[in-house]
Amino acid sequence: MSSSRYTVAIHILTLLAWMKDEALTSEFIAGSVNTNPVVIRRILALLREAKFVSSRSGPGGGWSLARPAESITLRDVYWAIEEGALFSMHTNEPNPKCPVGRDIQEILRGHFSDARQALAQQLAKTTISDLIQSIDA
Amino acid sequence: MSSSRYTVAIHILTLLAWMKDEALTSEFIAGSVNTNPVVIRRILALLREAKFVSSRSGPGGGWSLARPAESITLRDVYWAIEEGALFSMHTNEPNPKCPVGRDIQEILRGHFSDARQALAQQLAKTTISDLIQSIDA
DNA sequence: TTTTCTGTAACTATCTCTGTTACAGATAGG
DNA sequence: CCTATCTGTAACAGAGATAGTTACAGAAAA
Repeated sequence: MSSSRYTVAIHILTLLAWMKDEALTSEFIAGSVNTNPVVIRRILALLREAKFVSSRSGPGGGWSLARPAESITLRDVYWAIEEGALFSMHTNEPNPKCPVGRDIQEILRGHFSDARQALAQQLAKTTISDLIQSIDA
Repeated sequence: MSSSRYTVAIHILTLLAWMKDEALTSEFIAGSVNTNPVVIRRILALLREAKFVSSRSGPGGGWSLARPAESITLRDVYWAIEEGALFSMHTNEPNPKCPVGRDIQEILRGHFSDARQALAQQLAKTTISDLIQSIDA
């Protein structure tokens, strides 16, 4: 994963959980992440699709958590942000006349799926609430 | 991981193991992977640094496995090919004046490390030799 | 000494990602 | 009803990664 979107998404959710009493504007969040508000809004749009956050326009508006921080795991965030597969296949189709080329993709799909599963299981052990605890300490 | 290098590296090693009696040229391998020989040589250079393969110039030359296929796991290949971290941190440093911004990176580093570990452990369960078995079947 | 390989530099096209500007639409509060 | 404050999104630019390609020096076998 070459993008920082996942890390920023976790940052945003942690911040919303940390200040859960008030709605935060994308500009305020951008101040903590240290980037442009539009970058934040783009990621928030993904998090809203996953029903993790909700937004309100106008003065006093902004973003807030739509679910308790205890119920959001790092795995959930990962799935909300990263659509693609963990590993990429060949850019061109391998040679079907070669026994290895013919079968390698189908074989790897299974192993890659298992690897992704193991990764997800580990990520599921941590919630946004857990991250808040670490900051409190 | 957005590149196909890892997948191609596994493909190459499987092919070398499959035809372990003869040295294979980068052009032959490129024919199975369906790409340019130089692309193959670049990946083979990484695999040679990891001592998985060796090369010989001149007529009858080419590439061969330098270690038994049973001893090379998908984790080993992953480490040989992908240097960077699994997840990327913020592109700009988060705001140190924000409690969340101040601590988030250090906290995530631990969790990301655990996730990478879980991924590696799963990948370590499969060897190049195992892949050959799947092709035989 | 000719042919067949590796090793590597250099260049290009294509993508992705981040950052940015701009502006339409929603909404609260006077 | 107006105005200030936000969201929502399109559009574009610059940077970096990636894959593919040509070119050529060097090694080695016959």
